[in-house]
Amino acid sequence: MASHDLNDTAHRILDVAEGLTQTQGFNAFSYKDIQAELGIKTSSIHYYFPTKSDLATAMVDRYIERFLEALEEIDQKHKTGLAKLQAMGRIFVGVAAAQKLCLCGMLTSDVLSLPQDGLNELRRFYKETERWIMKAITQGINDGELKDSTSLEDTAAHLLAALEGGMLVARVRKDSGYMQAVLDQALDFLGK
Amino acid sequence: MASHDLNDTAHRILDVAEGLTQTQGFNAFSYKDIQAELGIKTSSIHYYFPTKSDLATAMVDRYIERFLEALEEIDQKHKTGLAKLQAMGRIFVGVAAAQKLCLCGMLTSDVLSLPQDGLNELRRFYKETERWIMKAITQGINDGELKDSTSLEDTAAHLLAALEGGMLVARVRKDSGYMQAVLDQALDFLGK
DNA sequence: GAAAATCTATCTATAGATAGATAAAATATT
DNA sequence: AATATTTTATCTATCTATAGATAGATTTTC
Repeated sequence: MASHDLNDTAHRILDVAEGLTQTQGFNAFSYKDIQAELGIKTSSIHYYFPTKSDLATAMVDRYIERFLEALEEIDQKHKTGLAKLQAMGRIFVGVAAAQKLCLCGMLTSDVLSLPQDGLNELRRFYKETERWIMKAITQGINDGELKDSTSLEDTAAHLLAALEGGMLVARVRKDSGYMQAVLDQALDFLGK
Repeated sequence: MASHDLNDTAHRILDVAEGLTQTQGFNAFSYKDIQAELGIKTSSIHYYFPTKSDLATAMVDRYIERFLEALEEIDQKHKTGLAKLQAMGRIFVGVAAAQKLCLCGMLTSDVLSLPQDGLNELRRFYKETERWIMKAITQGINDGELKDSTSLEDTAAHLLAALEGGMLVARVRKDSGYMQAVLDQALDFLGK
């Protein structure tokens, strides 16, 4: 089910679920919490998402769709590989500033309560994002901004890991500059 | 309450709770799960840890105590800064191989369901570990193995973020070499 | 026999989920 | 165009299962 099949109410439900998941975790909120925030009964939420698994799948679907779109926009808006990586980094810095976790990062810790579909989606998220990062790094190397990499794949994996981990740690280390520092450091390693 | 005050049963309870937290998350298991694995009634578990918050605090206390001890042992067993960092990295690679998350990493995503004490403990974990990493890097620089760092603090923060994030992502990317690759890459950045 | 540890039994609250009534909107029939 | 039918959306009420927690009896240990 792609997100354009969803009506307004379904989207609003997902908005709340997404926020709650990113701040508290998937197991830490209930349909009642959504009811409280949206003024719509839990039974109506079940109408759109019969089980919580369905909710998870729809939520992560939409998130990935939007995230990948955002990466495409970055591709169009920014020219150099480094500028693209910085723009992507800014997304994560923003998430950390909101005291949130990447939705997929959070779901990755709740992974055992997800349906198999959800797991596959998460895998897709990491894979596609890493692929995008690899492309950006390659471009940066060609631009002459970034230094040659022994293993492009490992370098991309590392960058994404650092960003996901940074958001995690940032929740505890309330220090507002922390996430930016992690990002800067990671990108610095890629520079000449 | 330091972990040497705890008796055998309490330790076994914490063992199970720790395993469940690292694989499923703190909100995803119940006292009943511990009962099932340990053959001891939930009421008896409440005898040792009246509330789940108490359990969380004791669990994280013990974990940090042991982790910091492990770092001290590394300090004694290994001479160079790089060897120390590699040894620490091996701990995390082992956790990932067991399809687990760092206990503190997992609790960091469940942070809102933790008591304030627990949050402080988590903060301590990251702080102390970063401090240890800084020391090791400094030593590595003096050893001539590692290159000079602009900001020691940020470099250490980045390394820890990459490790925490790596464990997270490794759960989804079933690829068994993934975590090692992230570690190698991160350490490679520090080398000359 | 006192203290520590475990058990049985039970409570209250909440979770996710469903049945069935009802209202509102869209579509079809005359 | 007016009416009937169907579909979509929401509600009330309720179920079953499980959560964390507690009281109090019983057993084990010292």
